[in-house]
Amino acid sequence: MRTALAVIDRDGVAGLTMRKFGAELGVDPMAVYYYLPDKGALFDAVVEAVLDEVGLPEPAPGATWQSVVWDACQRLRTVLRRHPHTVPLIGTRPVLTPRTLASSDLLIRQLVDTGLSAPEGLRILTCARAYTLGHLLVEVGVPAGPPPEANVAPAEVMAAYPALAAGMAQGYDPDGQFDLGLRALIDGLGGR
Amino acid sequence: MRTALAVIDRDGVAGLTMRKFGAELGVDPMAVYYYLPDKGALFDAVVEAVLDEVGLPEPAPGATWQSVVWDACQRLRTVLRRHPHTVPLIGTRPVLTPRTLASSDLLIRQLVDTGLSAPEGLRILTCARAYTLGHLLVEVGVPAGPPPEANVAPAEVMAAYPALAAGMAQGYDPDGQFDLGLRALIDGLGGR
DNA sequence: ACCTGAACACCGTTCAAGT
DNA sequence: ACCTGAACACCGTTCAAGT
Repeated sequence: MRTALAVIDRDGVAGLTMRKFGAELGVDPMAVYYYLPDKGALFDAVVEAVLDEVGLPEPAPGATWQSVVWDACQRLRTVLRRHPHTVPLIGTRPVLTPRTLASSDLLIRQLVDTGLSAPEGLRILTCARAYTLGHLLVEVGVPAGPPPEANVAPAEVMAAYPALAAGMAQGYDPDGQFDLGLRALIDGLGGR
Repeated sequence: MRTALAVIDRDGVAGLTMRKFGAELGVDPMAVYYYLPDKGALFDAVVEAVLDEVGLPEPAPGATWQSVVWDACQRLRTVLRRHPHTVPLIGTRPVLTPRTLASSDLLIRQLVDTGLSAPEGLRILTCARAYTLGHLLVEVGVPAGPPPEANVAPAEVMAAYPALAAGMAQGYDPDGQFDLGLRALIDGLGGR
């Protein structure tokens, strides 16, 4: 799976081919089918490898639910920025293996330890995870298929959209932008 | 593009094939290349068609920035729920055509009219859009490649993850879950 | 038990050719 | 100007066969 993930990091999801995967392993491409039923299973295995890299939250004695959620989302973001092509995969393929279930279970347990109910904890986690994945999707999202030719609108085009241009004048700081929204989301969830 | 979108709705993004697209139009598959340079351009055209369906915000005289953002996200969600397969496309392909730029520009102008600065408005929009797309991705996200075989963990498996099981006991209400997070995000952004 | 190789039904894209 | 059809270099997957 390290090999598969490396291929995706290099060539994108569409670039991970059963045939290329076999070749990369120095094996007949069809040998893969002895271990995996189909390409979906390969994707799921990659997703699990990435989630493994995210790892488990450390037990923090003085933690609040705010800090637990904040840390979990920052950890997820850090790892997914190393594997940008996998973001749509992570958001899209529900992997229900012991390791991923145990990770969610531990997070909820930590939230319950801070005083939340389990359903409250799950709802809050779901919100924060959605925001984190969505931000990553638009931030590092790699286009499906061939990329568009012009990625940035030239200045004379933007002149026709003054409000948008004024909004973009200060530049774009991905980390600051992400933190702003996560902070706001957690703050707002406090008044639940 | 209505045809292309209909094929995606029916067969998924991977199911939209240059050859099938041509056949659906009753034309030689290669005729498409007279109008579009490659498959990426076809995706971009589909994205634009979906964003057109989202349409423009109505001018609301008594609007607050909160109501403008809320309405824009709800409109986006409503349309994307009709076209679930396009969610990763929307999040991932930046389409910089006059129609989509005009739409962003109008939204920011509405936000500025409520007293925000243009950069503030853009930051808030970016947060809300990320949350909306992320929620849609995990909510309606259609797996890339063949779907996993078992989609729901059986009860006896969940017994090993009591906190998670307790969190899921009340069931999952997508609309309520989405509204909760959007409300919280907007509330939290108020303290900026 | 684990791997190979041929085969089938597909892809996106190019290019010369038709009307 | 607009469309066709053959061709090329790929895909995922099946299946019989090898060791």
